[in-house]
Amino acid sequence: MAEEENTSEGRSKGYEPAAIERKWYEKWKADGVFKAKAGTGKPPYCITIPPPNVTGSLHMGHALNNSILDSMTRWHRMRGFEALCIPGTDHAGIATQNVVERDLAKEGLTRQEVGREAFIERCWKWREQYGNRIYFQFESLGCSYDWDRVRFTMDQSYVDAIIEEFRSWYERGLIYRGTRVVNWDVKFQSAVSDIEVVTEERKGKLYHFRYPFADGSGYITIATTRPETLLGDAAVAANPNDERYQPHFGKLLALPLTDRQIPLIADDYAKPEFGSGAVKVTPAHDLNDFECGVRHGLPQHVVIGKNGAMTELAGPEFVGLDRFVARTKVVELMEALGLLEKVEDYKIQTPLSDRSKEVIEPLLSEQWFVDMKPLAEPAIQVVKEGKIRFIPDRYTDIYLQWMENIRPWCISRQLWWGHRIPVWWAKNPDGTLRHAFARNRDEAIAALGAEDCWQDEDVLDTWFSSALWPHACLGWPSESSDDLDFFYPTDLLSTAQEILYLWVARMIMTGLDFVKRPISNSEEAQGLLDADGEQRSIIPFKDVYIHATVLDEKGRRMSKSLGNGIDPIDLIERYGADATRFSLMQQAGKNQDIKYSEQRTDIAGNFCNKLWNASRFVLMHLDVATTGQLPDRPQLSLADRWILSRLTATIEAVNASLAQYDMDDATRALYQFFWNDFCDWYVELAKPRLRAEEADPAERSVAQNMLAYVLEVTLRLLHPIIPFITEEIWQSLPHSGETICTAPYPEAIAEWKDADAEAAIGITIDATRAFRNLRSELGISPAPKLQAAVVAGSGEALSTLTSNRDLIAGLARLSSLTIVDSAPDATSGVWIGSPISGAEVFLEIGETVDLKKERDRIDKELASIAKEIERSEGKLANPNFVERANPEVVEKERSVLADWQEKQAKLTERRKVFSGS
RNA sequence: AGGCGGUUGGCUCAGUGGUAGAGCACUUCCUUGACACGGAAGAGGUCAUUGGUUCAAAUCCAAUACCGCCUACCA
Repeated sequence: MAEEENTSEGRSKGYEPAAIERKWYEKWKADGVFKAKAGTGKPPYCITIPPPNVTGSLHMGHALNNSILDSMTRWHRMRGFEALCIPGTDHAGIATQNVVERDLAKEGLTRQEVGREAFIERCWKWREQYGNRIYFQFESLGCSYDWDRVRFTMDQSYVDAIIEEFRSWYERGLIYRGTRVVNWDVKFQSAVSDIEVVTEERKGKLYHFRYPFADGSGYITIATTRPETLLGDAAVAANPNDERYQPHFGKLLALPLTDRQIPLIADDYAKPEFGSGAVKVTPAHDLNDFECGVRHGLPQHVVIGKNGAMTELAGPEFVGLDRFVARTKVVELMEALGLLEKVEDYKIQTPLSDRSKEVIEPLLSEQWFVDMKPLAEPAIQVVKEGKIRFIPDRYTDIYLQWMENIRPWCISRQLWWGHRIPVWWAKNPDGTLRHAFARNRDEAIAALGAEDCWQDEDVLDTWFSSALWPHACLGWPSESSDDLDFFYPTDLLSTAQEILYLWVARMIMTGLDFVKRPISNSEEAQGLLDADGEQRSIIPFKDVYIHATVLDEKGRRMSKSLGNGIDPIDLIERYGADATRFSLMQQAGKNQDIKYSEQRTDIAGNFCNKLWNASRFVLMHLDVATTGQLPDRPQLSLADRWILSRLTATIEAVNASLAQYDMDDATRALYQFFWNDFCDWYVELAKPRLRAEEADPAERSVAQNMLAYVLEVTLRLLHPIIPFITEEIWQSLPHSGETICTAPYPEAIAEWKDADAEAAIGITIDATRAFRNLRSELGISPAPKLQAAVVAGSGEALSTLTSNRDLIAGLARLSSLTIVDSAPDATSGVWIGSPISGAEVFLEIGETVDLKKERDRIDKELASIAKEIERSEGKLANPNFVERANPEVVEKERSVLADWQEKQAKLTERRKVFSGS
């Protein structure tokens, strides 16, 4: 509560966000505003943010998502929830390893040369040095996260959670050793997940080869884009319904370039319409072929090794050759043998490793897998029962569809940076191997009964650790975790659509599998009864919001290679975090993507500036006695009642929109209310009452309190979206509480809805606009104050116009406004007129009027009215409309028509005055 | 190939059955005591196409076209 002089001076005309934002973030942090505590008696509200890669820096997707997360957190905090938002980062196995290996390469070293232990040490060092960068970026965005609870997926407590998860699944047989075709990255020498594979259309060739029958009775033509895999073929398949091949099923083919014979098998995986209808089957080097091979019990010849070179199985001529060299050689040899039928140009969908850009080699290898089917069942059920809500709800089906066709999950990665698999191996007397779960060597020796044992070399897929993010962040598996008891299940998971399966689905499965509670009715909606009927599996979160993808102006995905990315930090520096957040929220609804252009941030920046200046105006007109308390109702003017009514509608709209994650609607409602209602009209209407020399002191005081009150409520409404500027202004206004962050969020008060005031101010605005329009249409300078008159068409209009006469005169720059019974005649001056709903306004324009100009103006207006009347009459002349439409609609149409007709009559009357003579 | 979105004024987008809206850009005017990052007044659209449902369709349904996203894959 500052004095008038202090608040008005020292505030610049333009809003300058940088210093203000820094100041408030530091203060909030120092005061512990973002800290939450279990068991305060308030209802819990909790979010665990999607942990960005520890190597990452803030991009537009992060900025959008974290603006949403923070706005929701702040909204709930103000609504009286114990609001907790936990930040963290993900160790990002392959990405981090990649970064550190690049650093090593600059020193001319490889990770193999430095060794596993030293390499991991370097990774830690890297993360200590750079890993917190994104946290500072979240701070500059204004995120109200609890920094005391920050999590990293390789913190010791988090590692404990992962080991416990692994143990449980391993002992239950859900984790198993399997041999399958995986996406192999020959550069990283590791399996990579599906999401780390990008397909790119490349020009290639389709080679048509002839495979002769072993008995010399002709040949079969097959086509391939990868000739080198020929060496690993185990069969040729054709569709069982394909008559061309039916007589030959079961016959053997002599596989060229090898001494093997392979069968012609019947499998409906072969599509008769493609090429020759016959397809070669290479089980060790293609996922579909692998599955086909399993169906038919075919051998799996691994002819390409992990380094991308041909193996011994490929034969002495090929061993050691790079796969692409081998490709050329196979083609040459086949051609020499006369077995190359033709070569076509062909567009190949080539799988590339996202990180290394190497062509992915589908490769048969031994890996650890999780059997997802049993885990998926409850995760399907909770979504079907509506216990987890997807927003937008179209994602519900997308989720269910994937879950119902779920496949085993390969969780081992041949990397060094990550969670090393807690399985130890030992040799059996017969030379085979056995394995057991163990946390360390001692446990391993006990479990395996052998001193001579070693830990599995592989680490876990990073998604394995992020799958337990919500409950592990809250303290699981610790026996006594107040946080877990109080804050779990969390309330919201908001993320990008491409990780719906990889991450969201896995969190649901993992959460349900590990977090169990004794049955209690209050938690019925939060989980599923277990099979034994004694416990409930608890969902990890209630709402899943899938936000839009932020694209560039042209609608392209932002990418490093295109160089079309926008750096949110750059936006924050230039426009402020508030403007950045506001512009993102304006565009965040249930849409699938956002075409982002900087113009949007500019607009949001203008909004902040408008807020700043309107507030400056209010502040400089307050005095020490202003309390900001709402004056008693009888003291309120029509305009006061009107703005309260508009404010109420806005409060309702904003709360309803936020509850549905319609950020765009909430933002729009706030923008329109503040700019169009509050600034354009209410402030203008209040000005006369503020002018000290002419105002009645009591009225002045009401106006001051009203302005302070409405502005203060508006700031609270805006705070979750634009936290900094609202705090800065709020602190200067009369208020109660330490910080706007914990001030109560406005709730609509139904009694403030005031239809009478809305109608009355509606007429006032219409009349003002009509006067301005007349002046402008006739090209009369806005400077001179003109004489005016108004004829009221009804009792209500009369009383409204009477009580707002001075206001209209002020807004329309009128020297006088008289209320008359009929149109003023020519003896009293040169009058032009314009009908509005419920009244007709007249302006005295001085000595001359261009008759033709005025006639043209009226004719133009009459023409557009005639069109409206025609439309309306046509509708009402239709008996079907009158009989079948809702009576209220018909009634409304009649009154609309009457209104137009009245305007038409008045204008026609006016036209006579200017018809010459 | 399948699934899902989108197509509304020059641009970016609101608008789910009853008189087509906003911001930016544009035209004209205004430095009037909060704001030129502003104010006032305008111009500009047969709501992608074709059918259907309805008294009434931008809005609901179907098909088509184009743009985009996700998933899987074509030997």
